[in-house]
Amino acid sequence: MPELPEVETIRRGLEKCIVGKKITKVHILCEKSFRGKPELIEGKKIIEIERRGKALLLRLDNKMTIMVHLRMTGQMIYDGAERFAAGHPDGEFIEKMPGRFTRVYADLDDGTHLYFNDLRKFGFWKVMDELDIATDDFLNKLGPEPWAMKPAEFREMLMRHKNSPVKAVILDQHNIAGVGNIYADEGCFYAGILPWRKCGDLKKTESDKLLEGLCSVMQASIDSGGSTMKDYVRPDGTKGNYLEKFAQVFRREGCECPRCGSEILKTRTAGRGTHYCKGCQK
DNA sequence: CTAGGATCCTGTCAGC
DNA sequence: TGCTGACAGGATCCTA
Repeated sequence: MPELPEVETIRRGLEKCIVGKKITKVHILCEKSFRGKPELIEGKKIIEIERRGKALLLRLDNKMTIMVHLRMTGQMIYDGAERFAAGHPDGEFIEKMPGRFTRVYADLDDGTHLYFNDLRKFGFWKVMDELDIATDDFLNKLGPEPWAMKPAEFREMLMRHKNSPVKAVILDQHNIAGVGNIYADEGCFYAGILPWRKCGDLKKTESDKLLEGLCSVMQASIDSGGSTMKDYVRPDGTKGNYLEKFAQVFRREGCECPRCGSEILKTRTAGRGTHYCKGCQK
């Protein structure tokens, strides 16, 4: 469920507590959740944590990388002097590690642990060498980070998909990195655009506003520690508060639009639940 | 090439 | 209470 801001929040949190530590042992509780050879990362030190789109890259001192993708329900939990949880704020999940949904975990050389929980098993850890990274389809075909895009470039991208719904296009990681269901809806709301409009119909002012909206909405979320609702908790264990504080339409069906007072509605677009204001999105 | 739908999994919740 | 189907903050694979 984590989208770019949540993954970035996890990256920042983990950076503070696992960089410089050595992975002494990897425990694989679900084969599906771990790709590659665990022995290639055991005994190796974590030297850097990067993020590309919604993927986390743990760089090791032997030039190997662990790519972590949380997909829908993945969580990273660091259990040390302080406990870090990035996921289901379920009491039981926070309390005992490994827990019911722990799929993979690593022992670190200072006696602390890094856990990967993932209810639906869509996420994974993947051990990659330099060649794997250089040839990886997901990484290579990933679109630019939103703030790296210029308005003209964003518009050209939209116009390459002029017959597709705006929401489907911004959700596609090949076009722009990191946008997920929350921020797609919030970005469209910000820009006053109905999510199912065809990209080709957008005026220049609208596409500009959409990019501006995606950037500002995601930046605000990063600044507030990521969103939460049900499944996301910040690395320090506290819940992010983006949805409570800033979400205007996401999971707010039936509420009044904060901008025009009309009702927020929910429908389906691009195969996903889609929230919008019937009054001020055109 | 694009576009839409099924699919991977497991749990929760609404509606009989 | 118990069952059933819909749905879930993602991405890929398959088909047309």
